[in-house]
Amino acid sequence: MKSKLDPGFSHRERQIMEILYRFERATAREIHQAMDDAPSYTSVRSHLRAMLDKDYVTYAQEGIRYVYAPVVPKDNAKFSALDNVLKNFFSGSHQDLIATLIDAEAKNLTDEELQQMARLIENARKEGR
Amino acid sequence: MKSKLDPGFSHRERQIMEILYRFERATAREIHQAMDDAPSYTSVRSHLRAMLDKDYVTYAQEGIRYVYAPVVPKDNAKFSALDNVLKNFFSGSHQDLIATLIDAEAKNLTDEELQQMARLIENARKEGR
DNA sequence: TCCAACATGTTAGAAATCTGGCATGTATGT
DNA sequence: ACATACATGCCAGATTTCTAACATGTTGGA
Repeated sequence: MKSKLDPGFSHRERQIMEILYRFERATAREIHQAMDDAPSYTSVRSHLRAMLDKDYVTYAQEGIRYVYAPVVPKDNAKFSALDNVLKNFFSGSHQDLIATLIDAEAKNLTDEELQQMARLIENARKEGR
Repeated sequence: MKSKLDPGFSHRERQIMEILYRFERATAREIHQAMDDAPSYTSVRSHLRAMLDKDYVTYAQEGIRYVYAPVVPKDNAKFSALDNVLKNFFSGSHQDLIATLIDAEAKNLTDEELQQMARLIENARKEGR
């Protein structure tokens, strides 16, 4: 359960990681502002420091300040998160997940977008085997 | 951030909730066995008790033991989890998520399954508007 | 130059989480 | 009846997480 990709983030750590993945990179202040139930700015920074120690995040010094970024690339974390959802809510069936998404969102997609989706599948069929 | 659907689960709590969603319903012992880095059985039960207090889970008494289940229905939690992934890794674009899934999994799907997928989309187009 | 604004580093107490021992109750088989 | 196995209830110490005060360094404008 504690893979390199999904370590045991604490509450705040998870929250910060999610913000970092959304933003790709961010300063301590940006992260602080992005939290809707934020503690003090100092508190956020303490977490960031701890997360540096644990190698959850790195930073690049830009001028006077640090710009933080996740150590695990977004793409890896992305698939890791998807696998989790898949495992917990779709019995591991990719197909079920895709079907659910299409079904749930069909109403929000334009006709054009649906056609493009169909094209994707066509391509997959030709490429796949 | 702390909606009714996704309260601030702690580590163990999150772990237990995920197991409960996978199993739909489970006894304390089953949950304990399903954890790969499990603490003592007693410890797991303490968490379950606390989670009862917080209304994260309910139980049905069956014979001598409790069978636990999440309070929030699986479907709700499912979409909540999907929304999270969507927000954090796909800039909120449903289309991108679907495209990623199809692309990543095309190789693992049979031709028949892909055709069925295409049929799903066709239906969506007719139904949708 | 001097001050205000903002940056990081350090430290430690408060709060929450996590853990497991012990007590107690119930079914089952000998 | 009695021992065993396994259930829940209660409780409190160990550990981790969370928070923020305080110190110090840098930049930029009056």
